[in-house]
Amino acid sequence: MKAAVKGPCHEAISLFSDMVLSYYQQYGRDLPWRRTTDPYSILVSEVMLQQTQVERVAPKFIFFIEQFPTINSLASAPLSEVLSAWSGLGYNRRAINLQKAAIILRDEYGGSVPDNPDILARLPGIGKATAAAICAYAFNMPVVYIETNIRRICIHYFFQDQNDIPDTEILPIIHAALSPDNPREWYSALMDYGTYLKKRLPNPNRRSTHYTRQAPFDGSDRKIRGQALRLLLDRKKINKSSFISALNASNEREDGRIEKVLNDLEKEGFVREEAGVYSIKE
DNA sequence: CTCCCGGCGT
DNA sequence: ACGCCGGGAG
Repeated sequence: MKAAVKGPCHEAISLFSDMVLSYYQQYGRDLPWRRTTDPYSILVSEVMLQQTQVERVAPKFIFFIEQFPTINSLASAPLSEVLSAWSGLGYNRRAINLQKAAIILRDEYGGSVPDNPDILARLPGIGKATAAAICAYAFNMPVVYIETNIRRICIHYFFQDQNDIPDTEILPIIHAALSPDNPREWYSALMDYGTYLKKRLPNPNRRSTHYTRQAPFDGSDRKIRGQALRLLLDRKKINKSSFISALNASNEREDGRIEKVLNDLEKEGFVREEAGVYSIKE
């Protein structure tokens, strides 16, 4: 015997959609990446939005697209220019991966973005969520995916008194709520409604199985990495000892740790070291 | 101080 | 399954 069907009924879903869409019609945001459907621009915006809040991404996105308006221009740019344009967004590996993705698209996909989530998700720095988002916003495809805003809304409305909610329980709701007519608009509406909820509720995502608290930034390797990269973008070339002492000045002399950070940056393709002199790779 | 974000290496 | 990755807002 099959278990009783779980989840909200059709009417509940329908009321939910109406509420989200009517919020969007009244308060929907005018964002730079909503003024285009150019797949490359959408891809860039989605990678930026993986890690950084909308308000911080918006001006960086405009600047980035002006500087690198096409896949080819990004693919052939010097890494230092890409990292400079990225500076301030954080998680700088994304910038490296974004350029790698552009090179793959140029060399293997005729310089265009494929309208296929499985192919997109194989590009560096693009996982299932970003791949689906690109398909929704650039190609208006009725894909089903979950990210933090969607998760927050669904948990708040459909899992009122539950804890430890896995995404597998949320996805059927997203599927049921998705109107095949205009997925682009629907997902935009979800983003704006999710942001609205975030401002007026304690974060419902804490009740997701996926929720984890982040380690403090102060005193972390991430902070040193950020400083190292800025220093290098600023000074072009630095010899090892002055590099280390510059970083030590603000990080409590832990030589081994600074060296490890520099090594990691080198291994990850940010940095080149030649005869004791560091510079941005390429 | 607390919070946030998806991808990926391990 | 878990922890790393940047930087800014509150």
